[in-house]
Amino acid sequence: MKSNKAKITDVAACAGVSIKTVSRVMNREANVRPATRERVRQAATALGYKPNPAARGLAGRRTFGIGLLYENPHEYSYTQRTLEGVFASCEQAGYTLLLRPCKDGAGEVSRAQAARDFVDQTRVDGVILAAPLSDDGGVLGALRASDTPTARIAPGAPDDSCCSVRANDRDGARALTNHLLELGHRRIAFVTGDPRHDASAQRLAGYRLGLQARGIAPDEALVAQGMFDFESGQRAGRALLTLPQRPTAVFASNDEMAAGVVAAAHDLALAVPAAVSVAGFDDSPIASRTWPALSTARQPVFEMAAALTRDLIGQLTGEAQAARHRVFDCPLVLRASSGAPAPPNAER
Amino acid sequence: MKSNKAKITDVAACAGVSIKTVSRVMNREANVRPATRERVRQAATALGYKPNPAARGLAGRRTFGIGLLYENPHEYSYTQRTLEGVFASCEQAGYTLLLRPCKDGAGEVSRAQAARDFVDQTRVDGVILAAPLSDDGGVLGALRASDTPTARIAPGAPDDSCCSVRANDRDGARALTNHLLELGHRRIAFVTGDPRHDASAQRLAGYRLGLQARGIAPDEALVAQGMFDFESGQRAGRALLTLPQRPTAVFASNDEMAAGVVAAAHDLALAVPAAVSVAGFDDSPIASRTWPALSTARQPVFEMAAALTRDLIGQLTGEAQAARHRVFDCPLVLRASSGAPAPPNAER
DNA sequence: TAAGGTCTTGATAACGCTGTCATTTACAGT
DNA sequence: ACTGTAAATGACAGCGTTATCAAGACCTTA
Repeated sequence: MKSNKAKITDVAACAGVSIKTVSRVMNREANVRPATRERVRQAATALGYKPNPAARGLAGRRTFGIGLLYENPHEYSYTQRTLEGVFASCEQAGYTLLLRPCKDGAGEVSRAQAARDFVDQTRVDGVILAAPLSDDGGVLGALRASDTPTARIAPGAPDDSCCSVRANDRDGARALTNHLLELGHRRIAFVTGDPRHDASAQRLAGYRLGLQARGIAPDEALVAQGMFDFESGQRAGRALLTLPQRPTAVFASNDEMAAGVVAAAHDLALAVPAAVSVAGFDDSPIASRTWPALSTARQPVFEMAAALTRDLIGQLTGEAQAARHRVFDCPLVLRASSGAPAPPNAER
Repeated sequence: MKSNKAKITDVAACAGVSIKTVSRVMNREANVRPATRERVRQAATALGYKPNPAARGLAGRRTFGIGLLYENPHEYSYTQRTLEGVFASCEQAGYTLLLRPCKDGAGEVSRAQAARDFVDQTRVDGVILAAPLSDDGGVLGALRASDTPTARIAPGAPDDSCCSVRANDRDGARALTNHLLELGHRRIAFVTGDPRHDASAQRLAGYRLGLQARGIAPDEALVAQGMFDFESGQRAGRALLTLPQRPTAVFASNDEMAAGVVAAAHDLALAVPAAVSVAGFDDSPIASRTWPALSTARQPVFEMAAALTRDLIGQLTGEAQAARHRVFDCPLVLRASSGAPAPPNAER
């Protein structure tokens, strides 16, 4: 049943041209007479011709492959949505997506080694680094040494050698803080994220700016450390909600941790949002699956990944000149987990 | 900074052998004297030689690439864990992982086309099909037509042309039903999954078998249709929990839907598990993130994917003879969402 | 009409590896 | 030592593209 694969010589013979002309048509090169182009196209279609990527790679020193490197995620959906955005742009440009997960927790050396092995083994034309790999010195160095064009998702320090994309974490966090303030909250706690992600610092800064703009003195007792995962959110939530002076709202810097805070509240028999409001960040799937569903700021992950990939491919094909740095806004998504605080006398 | 890539001729010269011998060593072929092998190895290491995959593919008609095809998932973590299992085995065998998401909801024709394009474009040595693609006639046909070895995850009808792997859904569901029965439940509702997945039917069968073994007459009013996603679980949960004769337990055939049932219970002010017990299936991340956390049956997705990939690669390298079909058990994971039913007089 | 461009096209040499098959070497057995 | 067989090695021809560069076709313009 196997269709005997047509090759370029077959198409050339069928169209009555040289293989070079077929090559030109397949690669959309200029300077082919429209009539010739059409003839070749028809021959290719008729024979079901698809260029052999290995031969292309060997002769042309490019693989039309894009690699996505990521660390094992705390939050599956983020990686998955990133991957879908990257894929969408790859598909459109005729590139293939190759994957390389890097085990979470491995040292910087082994991550660098993984990156090196990956490019050696695949010879991808470009690599996309998901956070927190986008700030990993070892990985960045390995990629630079192998001369592989790179693009970074949410890097701490954008750099003109790489395209990058990030969400406007600070403004999003500030807007969410404002939302809670407007509901009437004054004691708003915050759960920070993994310090290796630059977004963590940005979101904390947004929270602080929000409070500051209302003239509320920052209370360090209300800031708890988390790691972007559910467990750490639950721990932080328990700690914050058993404070002598309990906060009336908890803003966790991602949804995963916010879900943990919700669980902690339930454990303590505190109704959400009646006794305590909770907010997250990202608008990941879990945000709409907790009960009550989470108020959050939507991070447009798919769009970010797709745009970044387009930029990277543009750079590979020489269309783009300089590295581009995009910033995406995070619109608020208000759900049931946030509400007005109980009046002081109603607090138990 | 770019290291001028060493090639096979360099290694051959450095080791004082022919390129063919280097090739043999790199490919672990037999019939090379240990001393020679060692000499070549050292030369390769010294020069930092990595075979060029494009040249290898062109000359050897194999790419050392494995493709993973999946439909956009209802549940991100399932895909992600599958992917990690597949990757683990690929890495161990020196294969590269290529990805191809197929948009959910696209027709069978377009899915078949996607599969065809994927193998044409990548020339992967083998393909792994995640459910429900593993039962997609169009995709299967396209793969067969292109003569690409295939392995299937959770196929409805295992077939000796493909390796496959699946969970023992029926026994897992039966065990979970038993667990609820042993707690004292008699009115146990069930939420079915996407009918395109064979697992849906299996889990339903397990539920029925469990009831039957206790001599409980099946009540079709207690079986609601779901689609494996949260929303459909929530809808089904609401319908079941507002039945005149409310069930005391709801068994949803995956965790995502079980989370929906929990939300529905909260919406109706029914305490879980005091007023209604809930159970899911899969032990996906969401199972431990709902409140209360879900009792469920663990599907060992990573291990399943890793084993299947090993089998596929074994087949590619000619080590395996016949297609292998593996079945994995699903041990119960009991959490807080299931408990004894309230005594009849305590029911409101 | 001829000169000087510019667009089109093709012949042929890589690209770096594996497959085939011939050749050399090693090691029994006598 | 001598032959026969098996193990080890090498020469060389592809694999199916793209790149290079030269040549032919076709316009302009003087």
